[in-house]
Amino acid sequence: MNFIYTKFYQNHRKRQDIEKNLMWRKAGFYGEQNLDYHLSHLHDYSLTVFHNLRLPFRGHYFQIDTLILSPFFALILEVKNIAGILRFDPNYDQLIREYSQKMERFPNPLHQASRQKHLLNQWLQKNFNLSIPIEFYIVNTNQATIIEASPESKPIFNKILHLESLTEAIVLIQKKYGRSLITEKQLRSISEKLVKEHTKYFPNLLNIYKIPSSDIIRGVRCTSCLGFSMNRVYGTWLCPKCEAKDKMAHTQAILDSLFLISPTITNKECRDFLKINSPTVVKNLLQSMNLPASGSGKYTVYHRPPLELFLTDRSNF
DNA sequence: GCGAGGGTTCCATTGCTCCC
DNA sequence: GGGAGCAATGGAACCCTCGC
Repeated sequence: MNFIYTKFYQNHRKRQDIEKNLMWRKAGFYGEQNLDYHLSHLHDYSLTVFHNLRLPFRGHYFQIDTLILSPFFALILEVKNIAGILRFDPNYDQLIREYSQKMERFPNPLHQASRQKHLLNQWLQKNFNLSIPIEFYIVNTNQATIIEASPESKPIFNKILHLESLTEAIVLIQKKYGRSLITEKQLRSISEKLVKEHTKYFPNLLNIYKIPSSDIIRGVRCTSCLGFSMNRVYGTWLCPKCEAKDKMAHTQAILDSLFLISPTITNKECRDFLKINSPTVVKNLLQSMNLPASGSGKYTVYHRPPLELFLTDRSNF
């Protein structure tokens, strides 16, 4: 996710928004890593854990942070890594976060998890014609967070856990649903279907932030002085400012274009983006990256590679 | 300094669109 | 329909870098 952070001018009007969003995503990522660590201590091989599932259903998608599947039940975990004091306001059905003397409002995560439960249930019925008990929890992975709930919001409180309580909660659910409802074979079929239907989300970041593609800095960035003026000199990239060399400096720039501007790139578009005149040099660079390509001759188009080849991804099933 | 490997340059070819 | 123009690729020759 770091690439978007680097491609806008320091004083760009959207920079603050993007940095804030990046912080949220990082917090979420670290929270899920923390969750993984706790789940790894369960040592229960009847449980199958899925991360960041995104499933199509009736023309839309629904997303589940973590899904734990067993022959006895399914458990949805909505993972939050929010620092500060969290207050649940049942009157206005919202979550208030107090942090650094600032108040911030969030949508009620219980509604989100409850909706996921409903959709997962429908998905199971549609694909396998079966119904299993589905539980859900909101798991807060930030140890320093204080959760406050008034007496009337006790039902909400029961659905929110600190990470340390998660394994205990899972053991309680296992005891609650002691009877196996689906066979090992059915469980395997469901797991395979989940993996098959999982669709990665590639947001169009420029559309989301309403940034024209002309605002993206062109050129190849020097990894030493961070300038965008590296020149191609006999198989390597040379920075005219600090004289640093980097054979692979173009890779990040091409990926930036594929992930920020368009999922495809032509030889000409790549020349414009890298500020190179030679179509042959660009052809060699694009081919050396083993990017998926379609068309031939003048209509050769290079495509965005699978994200997992370049980023650490948690969606390993 | 030499040689191997790999990158660049140049040119021919291909395939498509546009215009007459 | 045919020629001109354009954009991209492939291949050959040349050139540069790097390791020994």
